[in-house]
Amino acid sequence: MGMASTDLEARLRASGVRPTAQRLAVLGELAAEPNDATAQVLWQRIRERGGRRVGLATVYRTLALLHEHGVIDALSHHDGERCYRLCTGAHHHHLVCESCHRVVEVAECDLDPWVAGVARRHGFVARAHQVEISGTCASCRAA
Amino acid sequence: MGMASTDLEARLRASGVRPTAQRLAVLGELAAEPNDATAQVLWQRIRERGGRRVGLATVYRTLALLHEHGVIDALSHHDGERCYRLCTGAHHHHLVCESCHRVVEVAECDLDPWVAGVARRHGFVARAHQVEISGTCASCRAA
DNA sequence: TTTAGTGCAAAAGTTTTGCATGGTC
DNA sequence: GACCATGCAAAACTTTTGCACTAAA
Repeated sequence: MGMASTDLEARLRASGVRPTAQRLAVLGELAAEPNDATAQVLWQRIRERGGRRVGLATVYRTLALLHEHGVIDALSHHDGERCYRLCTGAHHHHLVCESCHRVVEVAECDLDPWVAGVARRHGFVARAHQVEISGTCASCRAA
Repeated sequence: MGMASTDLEARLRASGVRPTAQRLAVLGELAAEPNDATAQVLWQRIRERGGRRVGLATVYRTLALLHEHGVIDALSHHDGERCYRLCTGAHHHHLVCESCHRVVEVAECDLDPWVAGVARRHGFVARAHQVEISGTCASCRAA
């Protein structure tokens, strides 16, 4: 399930981010989280895990940095907190459950022609697009 | 573009929200905003407009109340602030220029079948979706 | 040696809450 | 009068920043 720490390290290196112990701790915690997590939550988990001591400010700085370098995604916030999530490199979209905040990655995307057409009609040239679908997942609907 | 204040009043009444002067001020300000706005921004505009004095806490309370009653939508946060928008039922997406940051609203959207299908295939029931296309606009390309 | 990264504490910003007051039914 | 809504100020929280210190190239 988890990603070997050497993988994470390689991932940072490949993105031009120096893989310090603190950054690996943050990224490792994020890799262990199937959904999304906030800076505060990640910080608490790292601290509970009791390994190396990481400052809260460093967690914030690291998340911002990783996001800038495209290593992690930033999602819509639920409660006034920003959420981050480790993502696969391939183009994908997000399905977010409004009730339990579960996030599912959706690989299927045949929107490129539509996107290009919409952009052209407004004088734009599209470079990227992002879709976020919110709704309720099966288990929340059952409850 | 503005909505008559009697319309807004009726809208509140219909939703079971008592139409006080402050709530109408907040809602009126939101009706004048084509995009989305934060509590802080709305508060400042009301205060600049110089009419009735409205407390910041009231703006927050009003937005939360209106959202609960489905009168307004809460959108993803922009920078750690929550954004609200009047529900028009008119669904649109955003085209953002990466160079000049201009935002253009795109009304055309025939994505509902696609969105519903994607959601269903993952056990979700979709309620809303948001598309953001980034690229370069015509004038930036010319420059 | 030079630079980038970090911890800590303080600051900045946003949202919420407590409480007395004012307005409505 | 009973109750809901409001203003103001304080509190709670999230996030950013300044600065001295440490680790690394």
